[in-house]
Order: sequence, then structure tokens, then C-alpha cells
Amino acid sequence: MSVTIHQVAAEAGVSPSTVSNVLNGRSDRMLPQTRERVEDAIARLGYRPNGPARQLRTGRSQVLGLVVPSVANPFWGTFARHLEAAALQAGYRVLLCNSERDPARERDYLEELWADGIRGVVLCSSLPSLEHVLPLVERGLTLVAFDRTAQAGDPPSLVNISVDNAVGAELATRHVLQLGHRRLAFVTGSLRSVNRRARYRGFEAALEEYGLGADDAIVWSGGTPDHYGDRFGDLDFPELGRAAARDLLADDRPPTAIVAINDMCALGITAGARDAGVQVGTDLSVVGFDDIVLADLATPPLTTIRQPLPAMADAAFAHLRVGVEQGGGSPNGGSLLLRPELVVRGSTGPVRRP
Amino acid sequence: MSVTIHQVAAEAGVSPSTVSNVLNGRSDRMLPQTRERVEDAIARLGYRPNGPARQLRTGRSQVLGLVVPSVANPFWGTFARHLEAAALQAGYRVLLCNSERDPARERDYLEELWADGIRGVVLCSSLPSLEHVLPLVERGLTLVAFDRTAQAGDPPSLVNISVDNAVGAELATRHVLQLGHRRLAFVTGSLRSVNRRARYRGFEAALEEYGLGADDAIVWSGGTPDHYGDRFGDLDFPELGRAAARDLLADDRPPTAIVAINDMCALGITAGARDAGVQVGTDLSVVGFDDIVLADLATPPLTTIRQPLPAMADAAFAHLRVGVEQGGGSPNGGSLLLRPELVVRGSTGPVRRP
DNA sequence: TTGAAAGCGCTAACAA
DNA sequence: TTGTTAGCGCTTTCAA
Repeated sequence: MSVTIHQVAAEAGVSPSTVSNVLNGRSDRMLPQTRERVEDAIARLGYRPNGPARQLRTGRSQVLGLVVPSVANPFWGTFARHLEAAALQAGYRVLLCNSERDPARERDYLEELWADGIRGVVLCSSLPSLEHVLPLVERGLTLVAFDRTAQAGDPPSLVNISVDNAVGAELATRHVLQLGHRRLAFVTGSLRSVNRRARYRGFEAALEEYGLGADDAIVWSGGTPDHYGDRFGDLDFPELGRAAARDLLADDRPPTAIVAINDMCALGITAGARDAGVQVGTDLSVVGFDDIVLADLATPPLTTIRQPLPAMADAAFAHLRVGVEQGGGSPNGGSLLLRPELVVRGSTGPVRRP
Repeated sequence: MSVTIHQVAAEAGVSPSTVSNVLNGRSDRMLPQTRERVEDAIARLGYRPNGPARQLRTGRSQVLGLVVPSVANPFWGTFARHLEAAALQAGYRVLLCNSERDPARERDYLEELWADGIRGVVLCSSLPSLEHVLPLVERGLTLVAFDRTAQAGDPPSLVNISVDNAVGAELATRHVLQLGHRRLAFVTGSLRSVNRRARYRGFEAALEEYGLGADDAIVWSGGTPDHYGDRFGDLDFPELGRAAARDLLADDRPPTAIVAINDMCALGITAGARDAGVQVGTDLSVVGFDDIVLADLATPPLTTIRQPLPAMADAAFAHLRVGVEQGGGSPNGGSLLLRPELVVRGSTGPVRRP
């Protein structure tokens, strides 16, 4: 079927081990001419080493796993794209899995990845507990948790990479407060996830700075307990935002500014406001979170908090690589929190006094 | 490190071959009690067969490849999501690769996938020629080309799955013609790809039906020869649309309706029109193609042509499965063209007479 | 109904 | 500097 190392060896007139040595960069242990003969034979035959055989023998794999809620969400798609780019440069590939935020699927996927010899995985789960995944980490899986910070029960080797969600939400909230808004709303799915809770804390912190309390802010939180507010592919966020806008704008004291848990949700809020005849940017300010591609394209363009995805992907890959190449999780886990950035666009504006 | 078939055999007091027989559904060849003992042992030890070993032995793999231009584009992300869902149901997984529409990367990826034992791949390339990939198909790779129709030089076993792009573009164009528009534009990246050309033909066909000719339509085509109009991750479409809107609206006889090559491009056109102070839906009608998630969320919501992605993903998987399980490409290639559907929303409206 | 044995393609001691 | 050899974990004849 395919050409093997033996055929290459025969073609070059050497033994398979010599070919293997060339393949694995140990060509210092042979005459330059031998090396050349082997390389010629490889090229002539179009030989590529058989991955599974290699992996069976070495236990190593050049594939990393990435588990995201759903690539149908452009935020995760973009992250996947960046992680793949980082991995590719170092000769790794990325196997992508959609968990739909279902802990059982997360666990199943990780176990399959492990069984397939994959020893490094980025898990984009913001569940507070990772115990459903602990056994594999104990067996030696290098795990990077993305979009989450360290929690008390975490395995010691776990590396968490995330934007500083509290700071981000605080930046967003301060921005609308500075524009004079004093009646705010915070729209989110279920607050069970680590990052959403952090964002909520940032929202509260900004309110406090301005001497505002619970009376001045509405927290609109949708979502079912099972899937943390999402049914299919993270794509309920727009629906969630739309529903929130409907409710909030019908309130006795409607908010003049809304801080959304993410951009998809913010776009939903914008659509909901449009349905209600409310103009975003003037009648109502909306701030998102993430800065997905479409934030800049929306009408009006969305003010949001940018996550430095390329840097985050690079960091995730770097950790993974070290972990898998050492065989087993790095001993020192912890959290890496990158700084988010406020991007002001047209969806926010000064409060209107009646 | 991990538990092996030998340990399971020891635990159950049988030989490895018996365990293997259980694993592979040949439990009719043993006493029910034996089978039970084995299953107990498997459960007790938490055994999972080693993928690479299995694959090395059988040559089969439970992984399929998916090569898309970029998952950062929500259209491809959504397709990936659907393909994964179809595959998962049948016990397959999907390895995702971003080609950036670069033929060299497409070929490299396919070769790596082949070397990794993957025998079925969905290639989302709309290049007219697939010769860079032909050798692998000849070696037995089952290939489904997505978003492309059969071409003269194609390998006989190649299956193409696509929406009927000509019909789709015709539906889109007719829609604005019916609204009274007589000055149209067609905005696209380079017309080198099969599907874009088909869409363009549909546009022309609709014009002809209405007795219009080249004078009444502007074709705005951006993009470089190398990457077919895209630099990074298919994400230049919005930029392309924006630039097109700028140009077209500055024309002596600006179009009153624009047919865009896809939704991302249409959203860019909308943004560009907004920049120029032109209101989409009233002053200018814009039609997209694809019906990505965000089409419905845009302001105004985008009139577009919907691609039946779930059905397309199911079809792609079904072909792949048959192909790989037979070992080697299916003998009868051809094209499967699914019917697209016009979805009318707010971005199109009747032409305004001055 | 069950088990023994060979070998998939590769790597890495170890020997020559 | 190069080759011989054993074996990674599994499946699959073939024999018992």
C-alpha cells in the first residue's frame, strides 16, 4: 500500500535503523554520503513515516487536542485557528472537539484522545470543577484549561490561561459609567462558570467605585442548569440577548446601558433593541466582550473588550509542548491572566437626559 | 502506563484473543459467561484499546479529515460542527485543518493525514483543479470535495457536494429584480473558484431573464491571484465588501442593489454603506449567500441564500464512510447539488424612485 | 469455544 | 559508522 522504511533502506542500500536515524535528526552518526543516499531514496520514493507505527513505538504523538464548546461560535473558531497556527509551526497538529459544554462529552473526548495517544489537550471549559477529568491528569495528561482560572480543587499541575475577566468587565462597566449612565444591566447565561462569575465581579466592582448599589443595576441571567445557558453550539447567546433586551426594555425603569457577557450576546441585544424600536448607540448603550470578527462589522459597530487571542493561543501551545515533551504534566500549575483591552466603537454613547 | 489487552485478559482469566473478539463484536464465538467475565474485567480496569496499535494492525482509522479555508469563518465553523456531529454518531472523529485556501497547504495536509492512516477526507477547496491532490486519491484516499462541482480533469471516484450555486445566485438576483432594481452590482473575490463562477453565472442568468445586459450591472471583483482574494483565514471578505461599497457608492451611476458572494462580504458591504451614510434596506439593497448565524442578527437582518449545511454534512459523511469502509474511493464519483433557499429579511427592499 | 503465534512499521538499545 | 534485534498493543489466521 504505502512505502515503508524497509523499502527506503533497500533503495538506499542501508539498514532501516540508519534511515530511522536520518528521520530523527541523528545524522551526525553517519557519513555525509550515507545521509545523502538515504535522503535521496526518501525523496525518490516519496516516503512518509507511518504515524501510528511511530506513535505505538515511542508513545509520543504529534497531535494535540482542543476541546471547545463549539466551533460554530466565531470566538472559538478564531481561537482554534490561532492554536493550530502555533502548533503547526512546531510540527504539531490539532484535533478539534466540540463539547457543547457538556461535562460528559468533555470527559469522553479526553478519554478518547488519551486512548489515541494524545498527551496534551487544551480544554475550553469554564466549569468550576474539573474533577470529571482529573483521573487523566493523574495518569500524565498535560492539560491547559482555557477561559478559566485556578480553583481550590484543581490538580497541582493544571495550567489555566485566561483573560483577566474581572478587569475586562470592570473596564467595560466603567466605560459606560463615565459616559454618564447610572441605570445599568448585566446580561449573562447561567453564572455557574468561572469566567462569567469573574466578569460579574468586575461589573459589581465598577458599580461600587461609582457608589452605586444593587438598586441601580439589573442582573439578567438566563439559561438552564444543565448546559449553562446554551443548547446548541454556543449559538443560543444571540437568542439569550434578544430575550434579555425584550424583558429589560419593557421594565419600569429600563437600563440606559447594558454590559453583555460576550459579543454574541451583545449582538442579540442589539437585534432585540432594534425589534423594540430602540436605537443602540444613542437610546441605549451596549458593551460586549471578546471582540469577535463581527463586532466591528455590526451596525452600530460594537464597543467591546478585546481578548488577545493570538498571545493566548501561543501561551497555551507553549505549555502543552513543554508538558508533552517532558512526558507528563508540568509540576507547577497556576493561572496566566492576560490583560484585556477596551475597544470603543459606536454601540456606546453618552447618556441622554430626557 | 495504560492498561493493555493482556492485563484485561489476565484479569478475566482468558487469552488476549478472546478479549479482542469481545472488543470487535465477535462474542458469538464464546460462552456467554466468558463474554461476561471479559466485559467485567474491561469495566473494572477502565480499559480502552490503544488506537495507534489498532490502526497499525488493521490499517483502518476512526478519524476523518476535514480541510477548510479557515474555521475562523463562521460558515466553515458551522459546517465543521455539523460534520463532527454526523461522524460522532457513527463513532468517527474529525481532524480539522485550516488551509487558508493555499493549494500547497492543502496538499501537505492531505499527505500528513494519509501518513497518519486517515483514509477519508472532506476537502473544502473550490479550486477548479484538484491535481495537487490526485496522487493520494489514486492511492486509495476517499475524497469528498465540498463547495465545488465536478470538473473535466477530476479523478473518476471524486464525489462533489455543493449547494447549487447558480440557482442560489439566480434566486438572489431575481429577488432584487422583482423589487424593481435595475442597476445591480455583483461583489466577489477573485473568480477563480468553481463556486464563485457558478454564482456569477446565476447572476447573469437572472439579468438576462429581465432583459438586462452588461451595461446595467457592475462586477466588482477583488483579490490577489495567489490566495483567491483572501489573505488570512477567509476574514478578508468583510474588508473586501467594505472596499467594494466604498467604490461602488462613489460611482456615477451607483447600484441600487448589490449581490454579494457571501454573507461575510455582504456584512462588509453593509458596514461600508454605513460609513458612507447610505442606509441598507431602503437606499440600498444587499443580498448575501450562506445564511451564517449572524445574518439574522445584523442590522438590518440580512436577506440571503441559505445553504442546507446539516444535510450537506450528512451527505459528506455518508460518502466518506462508505468509501473508507470499502477501502478505497467509491467507483462512481459525480456531483451532488443541494437546493438553496432564499431567506428574505430586512436588507433588501423596493427600489426608490427619486 | 479458546489459545498460541506472527506481524503491522517503527525506534532504540546494543553489537559489530 | 552501521546493522541486528526486540518489542510497542493489537488483530487474526490457524491449531487445539
